[in-house]
Amino acid sequence: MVKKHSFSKTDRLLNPKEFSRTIKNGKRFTTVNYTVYVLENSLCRHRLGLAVSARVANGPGRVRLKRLLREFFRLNRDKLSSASIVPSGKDSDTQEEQRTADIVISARRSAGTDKGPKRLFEVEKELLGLFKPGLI
RNA sequence: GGAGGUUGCCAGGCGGCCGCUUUGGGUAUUUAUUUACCCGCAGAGGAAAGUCCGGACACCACAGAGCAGGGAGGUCGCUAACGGCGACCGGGGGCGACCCCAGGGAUAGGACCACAGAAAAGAGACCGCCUGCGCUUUUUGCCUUCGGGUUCUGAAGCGCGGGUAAGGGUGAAAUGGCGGGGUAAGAGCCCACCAGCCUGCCGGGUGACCGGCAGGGCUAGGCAACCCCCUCCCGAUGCAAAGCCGAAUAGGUUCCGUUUUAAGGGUUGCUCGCCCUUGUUCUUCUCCAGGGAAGGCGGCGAAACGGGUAGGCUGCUUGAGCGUACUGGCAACGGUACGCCUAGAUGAAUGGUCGCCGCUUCGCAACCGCGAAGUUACAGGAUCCGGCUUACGGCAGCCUCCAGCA
RNA sequence: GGCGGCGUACCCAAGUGGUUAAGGGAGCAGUCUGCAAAACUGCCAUUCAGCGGUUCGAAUCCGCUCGCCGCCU
Repeated sequence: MVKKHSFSKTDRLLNPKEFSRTIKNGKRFTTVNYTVYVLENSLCRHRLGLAVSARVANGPGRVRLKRLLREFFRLNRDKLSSASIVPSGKDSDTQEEQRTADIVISARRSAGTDKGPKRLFEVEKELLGLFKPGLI
């Protein structure tokens, strides 16, 4: 049996090529604290990449931000439904199979300041609001 | 109670659930220690930081010595080593507890010391003071034949010399201070005392140095975080070091097969073709004047080999290690015995959430207690150690000064 | 991770122990002009990234910190 909420290396973007491809060709969404890039893949699983620049915060701050974002991805992966990733409202709703994507979440400057998240529910509040309107 | 000084310690704890990394075992799976799951063990710091020093380790270079270059700098010790640490000496700061010092040499030599000032470093010089000579003026004398005269006396000025370093608005810094004698004027020129320097001797200390006695002559500015001298130390590069394995594509070498003129330019929308240039106008044999055969060159295809890229593995964590007891030493630190194993990640692991306890603040209360909020500062290993420096929250012990009460 | 370099006005910068820290551009004010441009004149650094030390004296020499940039792949 496969654990429901596991998060191993196969669920991550691991080399610079994958990152730059997603950022260059993917669709982009922005919120107050993050910029999210999404690109469809054919792997039957979502993959996550995190980009937190040294300008955002110091060492512990960056690591904590990544941990929060990773935790968000791990616990809410099933809620990131396939349809949310479809670029526009084309008539492709006949497909039944799950569509998956590579997702890069890049932290913006404000994430390191007081506006940034301190608890997990703050991240969920901001990013789930982003993915659900994508259903349309 | 307030203000300080110094030394040491902590970096919230426990549990449930969901996850991450290493590793041991098990089950399943696989060509493969490949992947998945289950159980267990372990999982950031005092600064992990800055990369400022010192080592270990790796590789390259290297006979020895010297030069160049870089660094250290009171003494004695500790240490693998150090620019670190300890004790002591000397100097400085503070009422004090205590703190700070790149703290060798300025008679080995060179450079520099702006402005101001007479002068800024071996030199005596400007003003001044004193004095000799000459001249001029003048005064008092003196002489007088009463018109005057001027060797001589005093004063002033000018010129040419001599003596002197007392004094001279300066300056960061000016050749010691005060008193007396002395002199034409002055001067350590002489004397007493004080301060400093040098030399010798005696005593104490491993030593830096300290104390005492005697003598000397006033010659003696600062600056070596300027060059320099003296003593001591240093080969270079750094885990992206270094070693091993090694895909695809292109290229290299060898070999086999096959094919047989090659390169560049022009013409054209493009291809073929044609034309031009360069090179081969390859060697041998044969028939014959153009071909054929073999070899060479070149092209194509296949195989092998080596270099080597992406990538992977090793290096990679047991170490100048930690704890306890005894012990040597004022201490830094060392010795002996016993016990322990304590991160190895790589788009980079230690998290999330809930509960309880602890702590802080606020409110109610003002004895117990109840409620709310927060759980904080600096900050995340990247080959590993020893230091230094910087950032920063809290607690405790000891000590100093001030104030108040008894 | 390791190894180097640089910080002077809003911008580019000279200055390598000694009066009040050159110069150019931009900006501001003025002269000129009907108005502009150009030209000319004037102003603009209480201190050289910050702190400490050496020195009579530091942008300059020394040490520490902060910030920025580059190289090794």
